[in-house]
Amino acid sequence: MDLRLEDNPALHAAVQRGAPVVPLYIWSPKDEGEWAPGGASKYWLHQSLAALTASLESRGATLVIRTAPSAIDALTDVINETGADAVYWNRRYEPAIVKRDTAIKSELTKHGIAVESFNSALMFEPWEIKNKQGSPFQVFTPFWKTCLNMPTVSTPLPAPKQITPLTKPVKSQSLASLELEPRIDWAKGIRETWTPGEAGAHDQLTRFFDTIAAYPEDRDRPDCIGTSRLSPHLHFGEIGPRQIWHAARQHGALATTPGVARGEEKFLTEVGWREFAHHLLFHFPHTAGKPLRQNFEKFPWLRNKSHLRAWQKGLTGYPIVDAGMRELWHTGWMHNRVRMIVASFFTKDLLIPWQEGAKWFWDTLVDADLASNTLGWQWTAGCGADAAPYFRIFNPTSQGIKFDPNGDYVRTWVSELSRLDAKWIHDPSNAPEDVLRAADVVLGKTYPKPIVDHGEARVRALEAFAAIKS
DNA sequence: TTTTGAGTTGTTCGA
DNA sequence: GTCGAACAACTCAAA
Repeated sequence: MDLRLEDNPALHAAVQRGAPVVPLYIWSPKDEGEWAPGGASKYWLHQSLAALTASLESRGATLVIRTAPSAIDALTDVINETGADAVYWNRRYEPAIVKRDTAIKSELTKHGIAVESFNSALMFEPWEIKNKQGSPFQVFTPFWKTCLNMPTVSTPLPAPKQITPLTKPVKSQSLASLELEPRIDWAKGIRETWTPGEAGAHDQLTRFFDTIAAYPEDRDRPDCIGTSRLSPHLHFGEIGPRQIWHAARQHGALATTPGVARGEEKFLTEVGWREFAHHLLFHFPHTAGKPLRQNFEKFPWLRNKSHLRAWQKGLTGYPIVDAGMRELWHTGWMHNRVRMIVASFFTKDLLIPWQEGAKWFWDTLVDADLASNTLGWQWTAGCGADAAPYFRIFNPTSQGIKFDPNGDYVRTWVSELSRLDAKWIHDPSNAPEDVLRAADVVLGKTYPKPIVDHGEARVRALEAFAAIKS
Protein backbone atom coordinates (compact mmCIF):
# COMPACT_ATOMS: atom_id res chain seq x y z
CA MET A 1 0.00 0.00 0.00
CA ASP A 2 2.17 2.83 -1.22
CA LEU A 3 0.24 5.91 -2.09
CA ARG A 4 3.20 7.97 -3.19
CA LEU A 5 5.30 8.75 -6.25
CA GLU A 6 8.66 9.32 -4.57
CA ASP A 7 10.71 6.29 -3.53
CA ASN A 8 8.20 3.99 -5.11
CA PRO A 9 10.32 1.17 -6.56
CA ALA A 10 7.49 -0.59 -8.40
CA LEU A 11 6.40 2.58 -10.15
CA HIS A 12 10.00 3.53 -10.81
CA ALA A 13 10.78 0.16 -12.39
CA ALA A 14 7.62 0.28 -14.50
CA VAL A 15 8.47 3.72 -15.83
CA GLN A 16 12.07 2.64 -16.53
CA ARG A 17 10.84 0.00 -18.96
CA GLY A 18 9.89 2.76 -21.36
CA ALA A 19 6.49 1.24 -22.22
CA PRO A 20 3.15 2.84 -21.22
CA VAL A 21 2.22 2.44 -17.57
CA VAL A 22 -1.23 1.82 -16.04
CA PRO A 23 -1.21 2.77 -12.35
CA LEU A 24 -3.78 0.51 -10.72
CA TYR A 25 -5.37 0.48 -7.30
CA ILE A 26 -7.44 -2.55 -6.38
CA TRP A 27 -9.88 -2.37 -3.48
CA SER A 28 -10.39 -5.95 -2.32
CA PRO A 29 -11.00 -5.83 1.43
CA LYS A 30 -11.98 -9.52 1.54
CA ASP A 31 -8.35 -10.37 0.78
CA GLU A 32 -7.40 -8.97 4.17
CA GLY A 33 -9.19 -11.73 6.07
CA GLU A 34 -10.24 -10.56 9.50
CA TRP A 35 -8.34 -7.35 9.07
CA ALA A 36 -10.14 -5.36 6.41
CA PRO A 37 -9.55 -1.64 7.01
CA GLY A 38 -11.72 -0.12 9.72
CA GLY A 39 -13.80 3.04 9.54
CA ALA A 40 -11.08 5.58 10.27
CA SER A 41 -8.60 3.89 7.91
CA LYS A 42 -11.13 3.86 5.11
CA TYR A 43 -11.74 7.56 5.53
CA TRP A 44 -8.01 8.21 5.27
CA LEU A 45 -7.65 5.90 2.31
CA HIS A 46 -10.27 7.84 0.39
CA GLN A 47 -8.47 11.14 0.92
CA SER A 48 -5.11 9.63 0.11
CA LEU A 49 -6.35 8.04 -3.11
CA ALA A 50 -7.76 11.40 -4.14
CA ALA A 51 -4.37 13.00 -3.53
CA LEU A 52 -2.60 10.25 -5.46
CA THR A 53 -4.99 10.64 -8.39
CA ALA A 54 -4.13 14.32 -8.58
CA SER A 55 -0.39 13.85 -8.40
CA LEU A 56 -0.42 11.10 -11.01
CA GLU A 57 -2.41 13.38 -13.29
CA SER A 58 0.28 16.03 -12.96
CA ARG A 59 2.71 13.46 -14.42
CA GLY A 60 0.41 12.57 -17.29
CA ALA A 61 -1.09 9.38 -15.85
CA THR A 62 -4.51 8.36 -14.60
CA LEU A 63 -5.07 6.16 -11.57
CA VAL A 64 -7.25 3.20 -12.47
CA ILE A 65 -9.45 2.06 -9.61
CA ARG A 66 -11.07 -1.36 -9.47
CA THR A 67 -13.03 -3.32 -6.89
CA ALA A 68 -12.93 -7.10 -6.72
CA PRO A 69 -13.66 -9.93 -4.30
CA SER A 70 -10.03 -10.85 -4.74
CA ALA A 71 -7.26 -8.78 -6.29
CA ILE A 72 -6.44 -11.44 -8.87
CA ASP A 73 -9.83 -10.95 -10.55
CA ALA A 74 -9.38 -7.25 -11.14
CA LEU A 75 -5.77 -7.75 -12.12
CA THR A 76 -6.69 -10.37 -14.72
CA ASP A 77 -9.38 -8.08 -16.15
CA VAL A 78 -6.99 -5.18 -16.53
CA ILE A 79 -4.32 -7.40 -18.09
CA ASN A 80 -6.83 -8.70 -20.62
CA GLU A 81 -8.14 -5.23 -21.42
CA THR A 82 -4.74 -3.62 -21.83
CA GLY A 83 -2.57 -6.45 -23.09
CA ALA A 84 -0.08 -5.72 -20.34
CA ASP A 85 2.93 -8.03 -20.34
CA ALA A 86 4.34 -7.05 -16.97
CA VAL A 87 2.94 -6.38 -13.49
CA TYR A 88 4.88 -4.66 -10.76
CA TRP A 89 3.87 -3.99 -7.18
CA ASN A 90 5.34 -3.12 -3.82
CA ARG A 91 5.25 -5.90 -1.29
CA ARG A 92 3.10 -6.05 1.79
CA TYR A 93 4.08 -8.28 4.69
CA GLU A 94 0.84 -9.11 6.50
CA PRO A 95 0.30 -12.89 6.61
CA ALA A 96 -2.93 -12.96 4.57
CA ILE A 97 -1.48 -10.66 1.93
CA VAL A 98 1.78 -12.57 1.61
CA LYS A 99 -0.27 -15.68 0.92
CA ARG A 100 -2.46 -13.91 -1.61
CA ASP A 101 0.40 -12.24 -3.44
CA THR A 102 2.41 -15.45 -3.66
CA ALA A 103 -0.58 -17.07 -5.35
CA ILE A 104 -1.02 -14.13 -7.72
CA LYS A 105 2.62 -14.21 -8.65
CA SER A 106 2.63 -17.86 -9.63
CA GLU A 107 -0.70 -17.54 -11.45
CA LEU A 108 0.45 -14.61 -13.58
CA THR A 109 3.87 -16.12 -14.22
CA LYS A 110 2.12 -19.22 -15.54
CA HIS A 111 0.46 -17.01 -18.12
CA GLY A 112 3.70 -15.51 -19.29
CA ILE A 113 3.39 -12.20 -17.47
CA ALA A 114 6.60 -10.73 -16.09
CA VAL A 115 5.87 -10.23 -12.42
CA GLU A 116 8.11 -8.38 -10.05
CA SER A 117 7.53 -7.19 -6.52
CA PHE A 118 9.61 -4.69 -4.56
CA ASN A 119 10.27 -3.62 -1.03
CA SER A 120 9.14 -0.11 -0.32
CA ALA A 121 7.56 -0.44 3.10
CA LEU A 122 10.56 -1.54 5.15
CA MET A 123 14.19 -0.59 5.54
CA PHE A 124 15.21 -4.24 5.53
CA GLU A 125 13.57 -7.45 4.46
CA PRO A 126 12.31 -9.55 7.38
CA TRP A 127 14.47 -12.47 6.22
CA GLU A 128 17.61 -10.32 6.09
CA ILE A 129 17.77 -9.55 9.80
CA LYS A 130 18.55 -12.58 11.90
CA ASN A 131 20.55 -13.53 14.94
CA LYS A 132 23.72 -15.63 14.95
CA GLN A 133 21.64 -18.80 15.04
CA GLY A 134 19.86 -17.68 11.92
CA SER A 135 16.48 -17.15 13.54
CA PRO A 136 14.44 -13.95 13.86
CA PHE A 137 15.06 -11.66 16.81
CA GLN A 138 12.47 -11.46 19.54
CA VAL A 139 14.24 -8.77 21.51
CA PHE A 140 14.40 -5.26 20.19
CA THR A 141 17.85 -4.08 21.26
CA PRO A 142 19.92 -6.75 19.48
CA PHE A 143 17.52 -6.53 16.53
CA TRP A 144 18.10 -2.83 16.10
CA LYS A 145 21.83 -3.15 16.69
CA THR A 146 21.96 -5.64 13.86
CA CYS A 147 19.95 -3.29 11.62
CA LEU A 148 22.34 -0.45 12.35
CA ASN A 149 25.27 -2.66 11.38
CA MET A 150 23.76 -3.53 8.02
CA PRO A 151 25.71 -2.08 5.10
CA THR A 152 23.26 0.65 4.04
CA VAL A 153 19.66 1.69 3.91
CA SER A 154 19.13 2.18 0.21
CA THR A 155 18.75 5.72 -1.05
CA PRO A 156 15.21 6.85 -1.92
CA LEU A 157 14.28 6.85 -5.59
CA PRO A 158 13.07 10.06 -7.24
CA ALA A 159 9.46 10.43 -8.35
CA PRO A 160 9.04 9.83 -12.06
CA LYS A 161 8.89 13.11 -13.97
CA GLN A 162 6.60 11.80 -16.64
CA ILE A 163 4.48 8.68 -16.87
CA THR A 164 3.44 7.54 -20.34
CA PRO A 165 -0.21 6.47 -20.43
CA LEU A 166 -1.84 4.04 -22.82
CA THR A 167 -3.31 5.79 -25.82
CA LYS A 168 -6.68 4.17 -25.20
CA PRO A 169 -7.95 5.04 -21.73
CA VAL A 170 -8.51 2.20 -19.27
CA LYS A 171 -11.89 1.84 -17.60
CA SER A 172 -11.88 2.96 -13.99
CA GLN A 173 -14.40 3.06 -11.20
CA SER A 174 -14.96 6.30 -9.43
CA LEU A 175 -13.36 6.78 -6.05
CA ALA A 176 -16.79 7.44 -4.58
CA SER A 177 -18.00 4.02 -5.72
CA LEU A 178 -15.64 2.36 -3.21
CA GLU A 179 -17.79 3.87 -0.44
CA LEU A 180 -14.84 4.49 1.80
CA GLU A 181 -16.24 7.65 3.28
CA PRO A 182 -18.79 7.30 6.07
CA ARG A 183 -22.49 7.79 5.30
CA ILE A 184 -22.93 9.84 8.43
CA ASP A 185 -20.21 12.43 8.54
CA TRP A 186 -18.38 11.62 11.74
CA ALA A 187 -15.00 12.50 10.32
CA LYS A 188 -15.01 16.22 11.08
CA GLY A 189 -12.37 15.88 13.78
CA ILE A 190 -10.15 13.77 11.54
CA ARG A 191 -10.54 16.24 8.70
CA GLU A 192 -9.51 19.13 10.91
CA THR A 193 -6.51 17.28 12.33
CA TRP A 194 -4.84 15.73 9.29
CA THR A 195 -3.79 16.23 5.70
CA PRO A 196 -3.66 12.80 4.07
CA GLY A 197 -1.49 12.34 1.00
CA GLU A 198 2.16 12.46 0.00
CA ALA A 199 2.45 16.24 0.21
CA GLY A 200 0.84 16.22 3.65
CA ALA A 201 3.33 13.58 4.79
CA HIS A 202 6.31 15.65 3.74
CA ASP A 203 4.89 18.80 5.31
CA GLN A 204 4.47 16.86 8.53
CA LEU A 205 8.06 15.61 8.42
CA THR A 206 9.37 19.13 7.85
CA ARG A 207 7.28 20.49 10.70
CA PHE A 208 8.49 17.72 12.99
CA PHE A 209 12.14 18.44 12.21
CA ASP A 210 11.71 21.94 13.67
CA THR A 211 11.19 20.42 17.11
CA ILE A 212 13.09 17.15 16.83
CA ALA A 213 15.85 18.28 19.22
CA ALA A 214 13.28 18.14 22.02
CA TYR A 215 11.98 14.75 20.88
CA PRO A 216 13.68 12.60 23.55
CA GLU A 217 11.89 14.54 26.31
CA ASP A 218 8.72 15.81 24.65
CA ARG A 219 7.74 12.57 22.96
CA ASP A 220 6.24 11.38 26.24
CA ARG A 221 4.14 14.48 26.78
CA PRO A 222 0.63 14.29 25.39
CA ASP A 223 0.08 17.91 26.40
CA CYS A 224 2.45 19.15 23.70
CA ILE A 225 3.22 18.22 20.12
CA GLY A 226 6.38 16.24 20.69
CA THR A 227 5.91 13.21 18.47
CA SER A 228 6.26 13.03 14.70
CA ARG A 229 2.61 12.22 13.95
CA LEU A 230 3.78 10.42 10.86
CA SER A 231 2.16 7.06 11.66
CA PRO A 232 -0.86 7.30 9.32
CA HIS A 233 1.31 8.64 6.52
CA LEU A 234 3.69 5.73 7.03
CA HIS A 235 0.90 3.20 7.17
CA PHE A 236 -0.50 4.26 3.82
CA GLY A 237 2.92 4.53 2.27
CA GLU A 238 2.63 8.25 1.64
CA ILE A 239 6.17 8.35 2.92
CA GLY A 240 8.54 5.43 3.41
CA PRO A 241 10.90 4.55 6.24
CA ARG A 242 13.93 4.84 3.97
CA GLN A 243 13.00 8.41 3.08
CA ILE A 244 12.64 9.16 6.76
CA TRP A 245 15.93 7.45 7.57
CA HIS A 246 17.88 9.52 5.05
CA ALA A 247 16.08 12.76 5.81
CA ALA A 248 16.71 12.36 9.54
CA ARG A 249 20.36 11.44 9.01
CA GLN A 250 20.82 14.50 6.86
CA HIS A 251 18.99 16.74 9.30
CA GLY A 252 21.02 15.36 12.19
CA ALA A 253 24.28 15.93 10.34
CA LEU A 254 23.37 19.59 9.81
CA ALA A 255 22.99 20.12 13.53
CA THR A 256 25.93 22.14 14.78
CA THR A 257 25.52 21.76 18.53
CA PRO A 258 27.05 18.51 19.69
CA GLY A 259 24.41 16.16 20.98
CA VAL A 260 21.61 17.74 19.04
CA ALA A 261 21.43 14.73 16.76
CA ARG A 262 20.21 12.78 19.78
CA GLY A 263 16.68 13.67 18.74
CA GLU A 264 17.16 12.17 15.28
CA GLU A 265 18.72 9.06 16.73
CA LYS A 266 15.92 8.52 19.20
CA PHE A 267 13.34 9.10 16.50
CA LEU A 268 14.95 6.60 14.14
CA THR A 269 14.88 4.06 16.96
CA GLU A 270 11.12 4.45 17.00
CA VAL A 271 11.04 3.87 13.25
CA GLY A 272 13.10 0.80 14.16
CA TRP A 273 10.26 -0.38 16.39
CA ARG A 274 7.93 -0.15 13.43
CA GLU A 275 10.39 -2.24 11.48
CA PHE A 276 10.64 -4.75 14.35
CA ALA A 277 6.85 -5.06 14.49
CA HIS A 278 6.65 -5.84 10.78
CA HIS A 279 9.43 -8.40 10.93
CA LEU A 280 7.82 -10.09 13.93
CA LEU A 281 4.40 -10.40 12.31
CA PHE A 282 6.05 -11.79 9.20
CA HIS A 283 7.92 -14.46 11.14
CA PHE A 284 5.15 -15.19 13.64
CA PRO A 285 2.01 -14.88 11.52
CA HIS A 286 -0.34 -16.20 14.18
CA THR A 287 0.34 -13.30 16.55
CA ALA A 288 -2.30 -10.92 15.17
CA GLY A 289 -4.88 -12.96 17.03
CA LYS A 290 -2.93 -15.17 19.42
CA PRO A 291 -0.31 -14.44 22.05
CA LEU A 292 3.30 -14.96 21.05
CA ARG A 293 3.92 -16.55 24.44
CA GLN A 294 1.87 -19.67 24.67
CA ASN A 295 1.42 -19.70 28.41
CA PHE A 296 -0.86 -16.69 27.99
CA GLU A 297 -3.45 -18.88 26.31
CA LYS A 298 -4.62 -19.80 29.80
CA PHE A 299 -4.53 -16.31 31.27
CA PRO A 300 -7.72 -15.73 33.29
CA TRP A 301 -9.18 -12.81 31.34
CA LEU A 302 -12.51 -11.30 32.26
CA ARG A 303 -15.17 -10.19 29.83
CA ASN A 304 -17.16 -7.30 31.13
CA LYS A 305 -19.26 -5.61 28.46
CA SER A 306 -20.05 -2.51 30.48
CA HIS A 307 -16.37 -1.99 31.30
CA LEU A 308 -15.50 -2.42 27.65
CA ARG A 309 -18.08 0.16 26.67
CA ALA A 310 -16.98 2.63 29.32
CA TRP A 311 -13.41 2.35 28.09
CA GLN A 312 -14.41 2.83 24.46
CA LYS A 313 -16.43 5.91 25.24
CA GLY A 314 -13.91 7.49 27.57
CA LEU A 315 -16.09 7.13 30.66
CA THR A 316 -13.84 5.14 33.01
CA GLY A 317 -13.51 7.82 35.67
CA TYR A 318 -9.74 8.00 35.10
CA PRO A 319 -9.16 11.34 33.38
CA ILE A 320 -6.01 10.46 31.42
CA VAL A 321 -7.63 7.26 30.13
CA ASP A 322 -10.82 9.07 29.17
CA ALA A 323 -8.91 11.89 27.50
CA GLY A 324 -7.01 9.39 25.36
CA MET A 325 -10.08 7.44 24.33
CA ARG A 326 -11.86 10.63 23.37
CA GLU A 327 -8.88 11.96 21.46
CA LEU A 328 -8.93 8.68 19.54
CA TRP A 329 -12.64 8.91 18.79
CA HIS A 330 -12.38 12.52 17.74
CA THR A 331 -9.16 12.60 15.72
CA GLY A 332 -8.49 8.98 14.76
CA TRP A 333 -5.22 9.07 16.63
CA MET A 334 -3.89 8.89 20.17
CA HIS A 335 -0.59 9.94 21.66
CA ASN A 336 1.77 6.99 22.13
CA ARG A 337 2.25 7.45 25.87
CA VAL A 338 -1.51 7.55 26.31
CA ARG A 339 -1.94 4.44 24.16
CA MET A 340 0.21 2.62 26.70
CA ILE A 341 -1.80 3.99 29.59
CA VAL A 342 -5.21 3.10 28.15
CA ALA A 343 -3.95 -0.32 27.04
CA SER A 344 -2.46 -1.06 30.45
CA PHE A 345 -5.75 -0.02 32.03
CA PHE A 346 -7.63 -2.25 29.62
CA THR A 347 -5.53 -5.38 30.00
CA LYS A 348 -4.49 -5.07 33.64
CA ASP A 349 -7.09 -2.99 35.49
CA LEU A 350 -10.06 -4.36 33.55
CA LEU A 351 -8.46 -7.71 32.58
CA ILE A 352 -10.25 -7.72 29.23
CA PRO A 353 -8.43 -9.73 26.51
CA TRP A 354 -5.98 -7.56 24.61
CA GLN A 355 -7.53 -8.69 21.32
CA GLU A 356 -10.68 -6.73 22.17
CA GLY A 357 -8.68 -3.56 22.64
CA ALA A 358 -6.73 -4.21 19.46
CA LYS A 359 -10.02 -4.51 17.55
CA TRP A 360 -11.26 -1.18 18.84
CA PHE A 361 -8.00 0.49 17.87
CA TRP A 362 -8.21 -1.19 14.49
CA ASP A 363 -11.54 0.43 13.73
CA THR A 364 -10.87 3.88 15.18
CA LEU A 365 -7.22 4.63 14.38
CA VAL A 366 -6.28 6.33 11.14
CA ASP A 367 -2.86 4.72 11.51
CA ALA A 368 -4.24 1.23 12.24
CA ASP A 369 -1.45 -1.09 11.21
CA LEU A 370 -1.64 -4.81 11.82
CA ALA A 371 2.01 -5.22 12.74
CA SER A 372 2.30 -2.20 15.03
CA ASN A 373 -1.09 -2.74 16.62
CA THR A 374 -0.27 -6.37 17.37
CA LEU A 375 3.12 -5.60 18.85
CA GLY A 376 1.77 -2.75 20.93
CA TRP A 377 -1.09 -4.69 22.47
CA GLN A 378 0.91 -7.84 23.08
CA TRP A 379 3.70 -5.81 24.59
CA THR A 380 1.34 -4.12 27.02
CA ALA A 381 -0.50 -7.31 27.89
CA GLY A 382 2.85 -8.94 28.63
CA CYS A 383 2.45 -11.79 26.16
CA GLY A 384 4.50 -10.41 23.26
CA ALA A 385 8.08 -9.85 22.19
CA ASP A 386 10.23 -7.98 24.67
CA ALA A 387 7.06 -7.55 26.68
CA ALA A 388 6.57 -5.47 29.74
CA PRO A 389 7.12 -7.58 32.88
CA TYR A 390 3.91 -8.56 34.59
CA PHE A 391 4.45 -6.27 37.53
CA ARG A 392 4.62 -3.19 35.34
CA ILE A 393 1.08 -2.00 35.83
CA PHE A 394 0.58 1.66 35.02
CA ASN A 395 -1.09 3.75 37.66
CA PRO A 396 -3.36 5.97 35.56
CA THR A 397 -3.37 8.73 38.14
CA SER A 398 0.38 8.99 38.58
CA GLN A 399 0.96 8.61 34.83
CA GLY A 400 -1.37 11.55 34.32
CA ILE A 401 0.44 13.67 36.89
CA LYS A 402 3.81 12.74 35.45
CA PHE A 403 3.17 13.27 31.76
CA ASP A 404 0.36 15.84 31.79
CA PRO A 405 1.42 17.83 34.85
CA ASN A 406 -0.79 20.85 34.23
CA GLY A 407 -3.72 18.78 33.08
CA ASP A 408 -3.90 20.55 29.73
CA TYR A 409 -4.30 17.31 27.81
CA VAL A 410 -7.19 16.23 30.02
CA ARG A 411 -8.78 19.66 29.78
CA THR A 412 -8.65 19.49 25.97
CA TRP A 413 -10.55 16.21 25.74
CA VAL A 414 -12.55 15.94 28.95
CA SER A 415 -14.32 19.26 28.99
CA GLU A 416 -16.43 18.44 32.03
CA LEU A 417 -13.25 18.54 34.12
CA SER A 418 -11.83 21.65 32.50
CA ARG A 419 -12.39 23.86 35.52
CA LEU A 420 -10.49 21.61 37.90
CA ASP A 421 -7.00 22.79 38.68
CA ALA A 422 -3.85 20.78 38.12
CA LYS A 423 -3.77 19.51 41.68
CA TRP A 424 -6.98 17.49 41.29
CA ILE A 425 -7.60 17.07 37.61
CA HIS A 426 -6.02 13.61 37.49
CA ASP A 427 -7.72 12.45 40.65
CA PRO A 428 -11.20 13.96 40.79
CA SER A 429 -12.65 11.11 42.85
CA ASN A 430 -10.44 12.09 45.77
CA ALA A 431 -10.91 15.83 45.42
CA PRO A 432 -12.54 17.71 48.34
CA GLU A 433 -16.24 18.53 47.98
CA ASP A 434 -15.76 22.27 47.71
CA VAL A 435 -13.12 21.90 44.98
CA LEU A 436 -15.51 19.80 42.92
CA ARG A 437 -18.41 22.15 43.52
CA ALA A 438 -16.38 25.17 42.46
CA ALA A 439 -15.43 23.35 39.23
CA ASP A 440 -19.03 22.26 38.53
CA VAL A 441 -18.09 18.62 38.80
CA VAL A 442 -20.64 16.22 40.23
CA LEU A 443 -19.11 12.76 40.41
CA GLY A 444 -21.39 10.09 39.05
CA LYS A 445 -23.37 12.79 37.19
CA THR A 446 -21.21 15.13 35.14
CA TYR A 447 -18.22 12.80 35.27
CA PRO A 448 -18.16 9.10 36.22
CA LYS A 449 -16.72 7.68 39.38
CA PRO A 450 -13.83 5.27 38.68
CA ILE A 451 -15.26 2.04 37.24
CA VAL A 452 -12.63 0.05 39.15
CA ASP A 453 -10.41 0.93 42.08
CA HIS A 454 -6.88 0.92 40.72
CA GLY A 455 -5.33 -0.35 43.95
CA GLU A 456 -7.65 -3.35 44.05
CA ALA A 457 -7.39 -3.90 40.31
CA ARG A 458 -3.61 -4.00 40.58
CA VAL A 459 -3.71 -6.73 43.20
CA ARG A 460 -6.21 -8.66 41.09
CA ALA A 461 -3.95 -8.40 38.03
CA LEU A 462 -0.94 -9.65 39.97
CA GLU A 463 -2.98 -12.65 41.09
CA ALA A 464 -4.04 -13.33 37.52
CA PHE A 465 -0.40 -13.33 36.46
CA ALA A 466 0.51 -15.64 39.32
CA ALA A 467 -2.09 -18.06 37.95
CA ILE A 468 -0.18 -18.62 34.69
CA LYS A 469 3.25 -19.00 36.26
CA SER A 470 4.74 -22.27 35.18
C1' DT B 1 25.94 -27.51 24.80
C1' DT B 2 26.26 -24.66 28.55
C1' DT B 3 26.72 -20.46 30.70
C1' DT B 4 26.12 -15.72 31.34
C1' DG B 5 24.17 -11.26 31.04
C1' DA B 6 20.43 -8.66 29.84
C1' DG B 7 15.73 -7.26 28.77
C1' DT B 8 11.59 0.59 25.80
C1' DT B 9 8.35 3.19 28.22
C1' DG B 10 6.66 1.19 36.46
C1' DT B 11 5.11 1.15 41.10
C1' DT B 12 5.40 0.64 45.81
C1' DC B 13 7.44 0.23 50.12
C1' DG B 14 10.47 1.17 53.58
C1' DA B 15 14.69 3.29 55.14
C1' DG C 1 10.54 14.32 50.45
C1' DT C 2 13.97 11.26 48.29
C1' DC C 3 16.17 7.13 47.12
C1' DG C 4 17.13 2.35 46.24
C1' DA C 5 15.53 -2.14 46.24
C1' DA C 6 12.12 -5.56 45.41
C1' DC C 7 8.79 -7.14 42.49
C1' DA C 8 9.91 -13.72 39.45
C1' DA C 9 11.17 -16.16 36.55
C1' DC C 10 11.95 -16.71 31.87
C1' DT C 11 13.66 -16.31 27.44
C1' DC C 12 16.61 -14.53 24.32
C1' DA C 13 21.18 -13.76 22.27
C1' DA C 14 25.89 -14.34 22.26
C1' DA C 15 30.14 -16.26 23.81
